[in-house]
Amino acid sequence: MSPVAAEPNGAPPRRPRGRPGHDRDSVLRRAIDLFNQRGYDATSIGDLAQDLGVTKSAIYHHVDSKETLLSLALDEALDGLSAAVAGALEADDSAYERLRSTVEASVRILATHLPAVTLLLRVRGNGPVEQAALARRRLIDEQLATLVKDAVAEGSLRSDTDPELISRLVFGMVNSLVDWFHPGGAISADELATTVTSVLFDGLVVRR
Amino acid sequence: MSPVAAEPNGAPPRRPRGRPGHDRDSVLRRAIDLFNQRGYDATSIGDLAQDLGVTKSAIYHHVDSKETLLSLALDEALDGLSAAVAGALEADDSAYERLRSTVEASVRILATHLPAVTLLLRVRGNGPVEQAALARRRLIDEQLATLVKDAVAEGSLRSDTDPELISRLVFGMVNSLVDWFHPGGAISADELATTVTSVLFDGLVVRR
DNA sequence: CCTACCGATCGGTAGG
DNA sequence: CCTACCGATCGGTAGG
Repeated sequence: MSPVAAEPNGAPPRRPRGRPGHDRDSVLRRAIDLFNQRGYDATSIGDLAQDLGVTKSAIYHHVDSKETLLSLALDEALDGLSAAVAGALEADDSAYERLRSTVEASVRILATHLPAVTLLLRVRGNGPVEQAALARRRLIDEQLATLVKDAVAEGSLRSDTDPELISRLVFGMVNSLVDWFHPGGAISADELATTVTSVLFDGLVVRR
Repeated sequence: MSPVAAEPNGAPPRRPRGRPGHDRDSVLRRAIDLFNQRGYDATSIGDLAQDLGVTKSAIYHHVDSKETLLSLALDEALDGLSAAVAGALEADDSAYERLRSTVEASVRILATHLPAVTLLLRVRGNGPVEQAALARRRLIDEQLATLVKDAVAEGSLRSDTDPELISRLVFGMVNSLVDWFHPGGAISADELATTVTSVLFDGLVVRR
């Protein structure tokens, strides 16, 4: 017999006790937004509580430290980017095509997880949580650099420039999207992904 | 007669009174570095004082607020970038060539005033000083967008992509340099400027 | 017995 | 350039 008392079977889960309130994820979403607006250090739990219309203590009901919020956000971004890169890497294709789809997939992740990725890209390594995130990010960057190197070796990309530098420039352009892109604006995530990829690989200049 | 007491004529300026200590500019340089390392809000005047080996009050001898340090730094970056753009804009040349030299000049300013430009690019608009800097930055961005638009209209750049978007991508790549470039490292500011410009305008891909 | 939350306050530290 | 402080606010926790 169920330990839960009589409930009409199949009924949607109700909120039996307590206030309507927030859950862990909605607290996290607001926290990420505030961290991005004012910076992590400049955002107090009190600010977050005020924004959500609850007390500070209510925040600590959902999450046990401010750093946990940061950690959850950075993991979201890193998990998304890792998956995107891993997916594009394992394709049975030329290095050029794998690089091209990695760029496109990265832009998509960046656009769909924009707040979390924005936070990740602003992390400077203060404290253990940020340092762990930077370490994971470095691993991804190394995979990207290797992919670029393969594309150069294959003869697809110009060989007069250090592959490491090319990689930094390419993903520098990709990452700069967080500074202005707004989902739901004039340009969609799909358009953005294909346009950025084309500008990088098909070029900017009209050739005669 | 000079108010300063007897000093052998032609001697290099000595430090007549007080401790050896720092001057306003050396305080500013350290402040910019710390702001970039930990973030402006996370850096206290106490941190800066400790780093310089003086007390907090000693800082306030050279500058009358933490915001003043921020303001001086942001003006340095904005003055440099404005001058670079203005110089390249007034050349009697095609829009394409003016854009190309603007990109190159921007990279040079970014490399030579790296700490100040880094700080500028991380400003989020908290407080009046940051908002004023963002306003000045927007003016520069508008000049850049106009220049890209002219180059598209002239037929030099691809016309299937919004000039505004092209401008954001181009200067997104340029600005991303602050995330990894270190003066005095393996690559010089000159090399960086020509390589970034070439990657953007000559393309990444080997064409047959 | 649970989820969701409150009013008040802790020991320390911020910019000035 | 220092000692001695201020008003306020920080992240986090108590009992209910």
